[in-house]
Amino acid sequence: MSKEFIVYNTLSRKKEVFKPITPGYVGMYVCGPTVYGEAHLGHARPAITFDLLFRYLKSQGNKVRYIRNVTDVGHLVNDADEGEDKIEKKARLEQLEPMEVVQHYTLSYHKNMEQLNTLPPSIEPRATGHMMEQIDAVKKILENGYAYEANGSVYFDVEKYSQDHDYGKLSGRKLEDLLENTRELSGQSEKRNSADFALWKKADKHVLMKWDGPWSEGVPGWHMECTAMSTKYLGQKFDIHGGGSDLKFPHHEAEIAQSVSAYGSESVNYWMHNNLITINGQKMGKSLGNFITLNEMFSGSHDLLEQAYSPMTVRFFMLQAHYRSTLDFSNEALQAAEKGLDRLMKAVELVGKLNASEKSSVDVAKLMDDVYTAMSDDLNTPIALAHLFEGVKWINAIHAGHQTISAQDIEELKSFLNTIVFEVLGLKIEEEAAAGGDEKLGQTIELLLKLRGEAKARKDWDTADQIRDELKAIGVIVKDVKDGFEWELAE
RNA sequence: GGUCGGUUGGCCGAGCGGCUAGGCAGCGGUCUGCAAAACCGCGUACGGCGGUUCGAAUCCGCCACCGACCUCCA
Repeated sequence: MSKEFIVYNTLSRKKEVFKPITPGYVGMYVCGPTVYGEAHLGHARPAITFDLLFRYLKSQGNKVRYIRNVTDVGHLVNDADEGEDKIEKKARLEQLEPMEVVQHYTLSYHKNMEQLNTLPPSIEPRATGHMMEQIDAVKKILENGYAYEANGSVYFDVEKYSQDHDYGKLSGRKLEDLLENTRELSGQSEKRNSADFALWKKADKHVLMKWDGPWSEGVPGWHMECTAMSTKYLGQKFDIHGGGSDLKFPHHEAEIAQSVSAYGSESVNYWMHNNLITINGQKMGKSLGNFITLNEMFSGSHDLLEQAYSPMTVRFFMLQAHYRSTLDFSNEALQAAEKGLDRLMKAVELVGKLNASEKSSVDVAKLMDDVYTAMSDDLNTPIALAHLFEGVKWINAIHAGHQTISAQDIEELKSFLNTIVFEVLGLKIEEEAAAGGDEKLGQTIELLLKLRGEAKARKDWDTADQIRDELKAIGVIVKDVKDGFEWELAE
């Protein structure tokens, strides 16, 4: 079902009709992780948001090139001259080669992303693999007069840029305000202006991660990699750039300035930003030390967690809120998500078992339209899910004999749910030992339940209840339905 | 201090001028030998004070509180 796609563009602060540069083809670039630590709940938000966008755009018939970078150098601990590279610092503390740190956390990130059922991006470029491209871009900016060299480092000249362009247009900042907020960080004397940012940073002798550049042995500034790599793989003009809202300034603002300075025009048509995960109303983040890693979520090993939450519970939890809203973490909310997801998935499984009637008392076409309309409105997953739960209600009601559905509508609904739930929303069934998982176990349970059925038939309630209770103790939940039984494994 | 955003029923979370959002929890009922599941019904929420309007959670103003960004952060 194809609909006009509406996206909220951070640049215009409005919802806009999405028009790809080349109809049918979409290029999107999303800021990925700096791999110096384990991924936490906060990393899951953009990953899931833009995975959803990727899946949605593909479901609408687009061919999508999705680029998500891995930052493996150049991200300094702070802005001061002695600011150490985050990865190198971690390597020093752990007595590892920086690339060992990179490798370790990249693999860990990939594993977590796979658990969350996010599709791998089309290309996942690394900063260290694109030194030439970054150096070239810095050269261009220098040639065009928007940067200056100082003592082996190169800085972007924000004041100069502001004379010709609007620095701050994305994040709503004014240069005067930025200049007023002078932070007296030591060692910033190289910069002409406190608002200037490094494009190339000369490295100290003892620094391990450094490259031969035209200006010194050093590293590219953090903002450079995205400009260089997005241009390389998507061109100087592309459709969508995404990332966490905390990256708007300075990171994305700097990217815009770099593109304009290097190539003469802005490269991004639609900027999309996911909001942050909060915990007790406060941003969850490394700098605040209040983050929960994904591994901790999945295993329940964190003081704030009352239990483990599965990857799909986390994904569903995030889908229940709009991506531009903050989402507050709490055990209560996660538990609600777990149950809601369970109800949805059970209904999806139940569709195939429904009995067809002559006519439908439910309107499948309207349901489909409602869901796709919600998705097309800036990926409004909470609304889409609300409609899907209407479908859940129908399915259960049909199963209970209160509503009817035609054979054709069953097929329609089944195929629709498979598409929207599994392919677009990216949910999956995650019971490890579901009914078909272990055939012998299934047969054994069925045998016991058959015996229980016979006990019930002769009104031997004690035996019937004993079988049910003891199965429950083992972790098999028995549900009687008319003319038989159903069972499932407890979590 | 500057810029931006938020404050919705027990919890989470949509809505953005009139129409039941939804999930979870709770209450009542149906079904059932009992239970579970499911189904049906129930809550009359929109930070405060004014204003605009026939009508405001939704628009405007003021106030209060919370948060994000302005260093690094998804």
